[in-house]
Amino acid sequence: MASQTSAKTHTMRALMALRQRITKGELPGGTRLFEVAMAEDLQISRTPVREAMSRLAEEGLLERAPSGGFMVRSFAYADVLDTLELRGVLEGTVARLAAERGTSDAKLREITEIVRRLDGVFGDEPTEVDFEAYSDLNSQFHDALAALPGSLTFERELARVKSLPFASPSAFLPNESRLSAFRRSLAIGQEQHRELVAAIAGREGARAEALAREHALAARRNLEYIFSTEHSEVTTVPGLELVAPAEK
Amino acid sequence: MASQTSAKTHTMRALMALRQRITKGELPGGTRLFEVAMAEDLQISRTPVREAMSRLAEEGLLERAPSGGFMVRSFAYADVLDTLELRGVLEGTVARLAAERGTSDAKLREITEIVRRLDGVFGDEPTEVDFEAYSDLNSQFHDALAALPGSLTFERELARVKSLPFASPSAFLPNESRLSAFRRSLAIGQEQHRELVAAIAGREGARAEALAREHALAARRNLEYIFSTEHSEVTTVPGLELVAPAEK
DNA sequence: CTGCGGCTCAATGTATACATTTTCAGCGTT
DNA sequence: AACGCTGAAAATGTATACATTGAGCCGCAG
Repeated sequence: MASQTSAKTHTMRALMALRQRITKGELPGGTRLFEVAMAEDLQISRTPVREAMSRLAEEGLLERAPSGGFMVRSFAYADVLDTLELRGVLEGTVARLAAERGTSDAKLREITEIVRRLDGVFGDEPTEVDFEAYSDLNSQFHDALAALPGSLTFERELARVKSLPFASPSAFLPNESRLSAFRRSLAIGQEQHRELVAAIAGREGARAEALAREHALAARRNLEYIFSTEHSEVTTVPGLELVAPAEK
Repeated sequence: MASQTSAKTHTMRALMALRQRITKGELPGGTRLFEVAMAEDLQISRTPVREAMSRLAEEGLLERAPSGGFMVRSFAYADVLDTLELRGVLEGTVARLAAERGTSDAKLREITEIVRRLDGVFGDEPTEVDFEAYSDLNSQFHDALAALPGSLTFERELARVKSLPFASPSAFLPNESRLSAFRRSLAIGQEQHRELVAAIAGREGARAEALAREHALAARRNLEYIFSTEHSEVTTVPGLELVAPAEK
């Protein structure tokens, strides 16, 4: 079959199919999702559809309708800003906690190694940047940061927030086409990574918190740029298509 | 029937029954919950049981087992501390946002009115405090605070955190029996309420954030007191019985 | 004794029929 | 025209039978 996304259970296939349709913006915010229709569409029964919707509600992409059933959660421009703010606040907190409570040498070495490898993606030529490697290592950095204070509570909350497609740490990285123009942004981000790790290692809690917040703010600047100047670029940012267009 | 908790659907009854058992500590953290057993126990079919478990996973009281099914989430002492820290950070953020972005006069008047009514629970005699009214108005204050910046994103996150029984703003309020000893604590809390509203109205973002964090810290102090000195009091704090006892 | 293989049972995954609730169009009344 | 009633269609809630998976047990062979 063509669109066989391949997964073990029907629930998983329904989950992935639905998530993709939502993040691609095919289902506008507020759309009521009907189990029967979805089940027929996916050629499965209502049971796994229901299960998939329930998991998407946990992820925050759907919300339960008061009278039962689910509807697509609508994200306005302001909601995206707030979600990025939220990520900044949470990352700031884990940075502060790691500095205040201390962290294991192993974890500190791990995140330092990630920063070192991020240095490697910048080639000698100004235009040489391994974009894919940067994106991947950047995600690793943010995951390692979340794990630094050893608090499952915060690690879990951050994972939840980052699971929203536009709140992923790599969501607003410049795409390959305009990469040279953004090389400087990446370099600044990398500098912030370095200082953040230094602040944590030096037990400077307030500085670590401020740096992590500022670092997350870069995403907001890119978002504002895209929406104000290069609105056509919206489609190049993963998951930004589900943002309600009218409300700007 | 005796334990008819009264709710419209079987799902809701199962939800409430399960939630109660978990928060009362009858099901230790890590306990695997089997659909069949639970269904037989509640005299209903597997379907509403499954639905109820799914909702409890959203609430954060259950987690999905890797191989399918659910288990009771285990909360160690450190997890409770972190959750209170999380509430403080989030309340600090909504306070700062309300100060930075401003808020509507109506909302400001509403929260001011709640503070005014909180003043009323302190009688003329030192021992006169209407505990129940304080607890109720205190919850209202924290709900109003969460709504101040008009950010559904943050309001939602805070509601999620506060739904954990031990993270509710009123969870660690002194119980009636030792109320006179804690009258001063309540008065200090009320003073913080007042200053917090003043900081927000005066657009002092940093001060508002710091005050809200400090205010949430009172819960941590009470938690530490209970676990270190008055461990027998654990049963008097709603939802504290589900905290794993061994790990202190 | 130890390790491997398959058997068995229990648990979750799935489909489906039926029950209940919600919704809303249609219609009558005021 | 606005309101509310009503009944039928559609959607979710529920029970249950069956399918599939996976973990543990048992016995056999080395």
